[in-house]
Amino acid sequence: MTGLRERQKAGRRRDILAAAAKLFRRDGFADTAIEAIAAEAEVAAGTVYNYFESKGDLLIALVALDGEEVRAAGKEIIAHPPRDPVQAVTKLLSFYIDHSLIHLSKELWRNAMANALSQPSSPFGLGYAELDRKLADQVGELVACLKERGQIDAAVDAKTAGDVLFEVVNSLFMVFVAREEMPIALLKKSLTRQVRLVFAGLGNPQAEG
Amino acid sequence: MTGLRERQKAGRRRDILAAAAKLFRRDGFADTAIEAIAAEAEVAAGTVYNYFESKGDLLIALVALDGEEVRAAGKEIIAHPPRDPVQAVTKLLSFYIDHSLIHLSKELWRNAMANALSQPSSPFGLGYAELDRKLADQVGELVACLKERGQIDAAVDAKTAGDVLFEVVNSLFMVFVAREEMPIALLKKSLTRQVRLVFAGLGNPQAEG
DNA sequence: CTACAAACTTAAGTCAATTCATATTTTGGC
DNA sequence: GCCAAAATATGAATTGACTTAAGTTTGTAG
Repeated sequence: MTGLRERQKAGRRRDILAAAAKLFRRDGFADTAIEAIAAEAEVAAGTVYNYFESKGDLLIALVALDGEEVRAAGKEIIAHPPRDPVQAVTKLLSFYIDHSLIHLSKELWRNAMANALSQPSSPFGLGYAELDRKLADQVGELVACLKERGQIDAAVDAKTAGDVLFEVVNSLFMVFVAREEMPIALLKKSLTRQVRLVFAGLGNPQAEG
Repeated sequence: MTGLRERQKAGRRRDILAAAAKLFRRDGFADTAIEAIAAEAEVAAGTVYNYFESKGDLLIALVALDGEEVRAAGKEIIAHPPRDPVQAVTKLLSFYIDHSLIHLSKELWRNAMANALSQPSSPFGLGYAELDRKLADQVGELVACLKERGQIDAAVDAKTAGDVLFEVVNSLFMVFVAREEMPIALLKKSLTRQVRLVFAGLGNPQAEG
C-alpha cells in the first residue's frame, strides 16, 4: 500500500499549484519567482521541479484546469443550442472567450500560449494541444447537431467545420490577448462577422446553380 | 555629416543579425548563447543589446525579414491567379507555408511565435503582428480580385474573408510547427479541406432559397 | 590641432530559472 | 521495531539572459 505517499504527493502538487495560481494572478507571470511560489506552498524551490517541469508548465497546468471546466460547461450549450444556427455557434464560441477571462488575465494567457508553443513536447505542452483539439471537436459536435436539425448543409463535414470555427475563435483570441488595450466588444464583433462569413461561404451562386 | 557613424552602425547591425541567423540555424534557438552570437559577430555581448532588445527580438527580426520576402513574392501570385478560385486561394496560402520553411526550422518558428506572443508590445513583437496583418490583407486582396472576376459572391466582405483564410493557414501552421513529426503533406491536406469548406460555407440551401 | 560632448563598446556584475549532490523520509521485508 | 532500498525534499551551485557603470571612439567647434 502506497496510500500515504500518494496522498501526500497529490496534496503537495495541489498546494504548489494553488500557490502558483494565487501568485500568478496577483503579481503576473513575469513578476512571480519560483522561490516565491515555493515559499507560499511551504516547500523548497527544488521541490517545485519534482512536480512541474518548468515555471511555464505550472502556468499551463492552471490553464488546462480551466480548459476542462470550459469543456464541461460547453456541453450544456450543445445540449440546448439556440434555434438560430449562427447564434448557436456564436454562443458557444463567445462562451469560450468569456470563460477564459474569468480566471486568467491577458498577460497570463499570453505566457501560457507562448510556453505551450515553445515546449510543445513537454507533458503540459501536449496537454494544452490536446485541450485545443477537444474544444475544436466540441465545436464539431455542435455543427453535427445543427446538421441533424437540417440547419447546416448535409454535405458539410462537421469535424472540418469545427476545426475552422475553432481556429477562428482561437486566432481572434490570440490577437485579443496580445493587445492589452483591445476591448472584448471588438473581439466579439470580429467573431460574429467571421462566423457569419463561414456560414455564408465564399462560393458564388452561379457556380452552385 | 554623420556618415561614418551611421554606416558603421548599420554594418554592425547586419553583422549581428547574420551571426544570429547562422548560429540559430546551425544550433537552434535554445542552444545558441548570446555570447556565441556576439563572438561570431566580433562584438561584446552587451553590444548585441544596443541593437536588439532581447534574444527573442533577434529571432523575430529574422522572421520579419523572411516575412517581407513572402509578402513581396505573394504579389506575383495575386497578379496572375489560377482560373479556379479555390485553387487560387490554396496556391497563395500554400506558398506562404512553403516559403516559411525555406529559411527557418520548426523549432525556430515555435520560438519566434512564442516570443512575439509573450512580448507583443516590444518593437519586434509589434513588427510580427503587423506582418501577420499585412499577409491577411494580402489574402483579402486576392479575394477582392476573385470577386471582381465574379468567382466569389458579391455579398462577401473581402477583408473578412482574408482574415478568416489567413487564420486558417496560420492556425494550421502553428499546429504543424508544434509537432516535430508532422509531415507537410498532412498540413496541406488539412488546408485544402478547410479552404474548400470556407468556399462552400455551412448554410443550408433551404434557408437560402 | 585640441578639447569636449555624444554615442558607442565593453566586461564585470545582477538576477532568476533550473540542476544536482546530499540529506531526509517512506516503504517493504525481517 | 529495525534496516536497506527507493523515493522525495532540500538549498547551494550553475547557467545564461540581461543590466550597468566605466572606458573608448567619433563628430564638432573653437
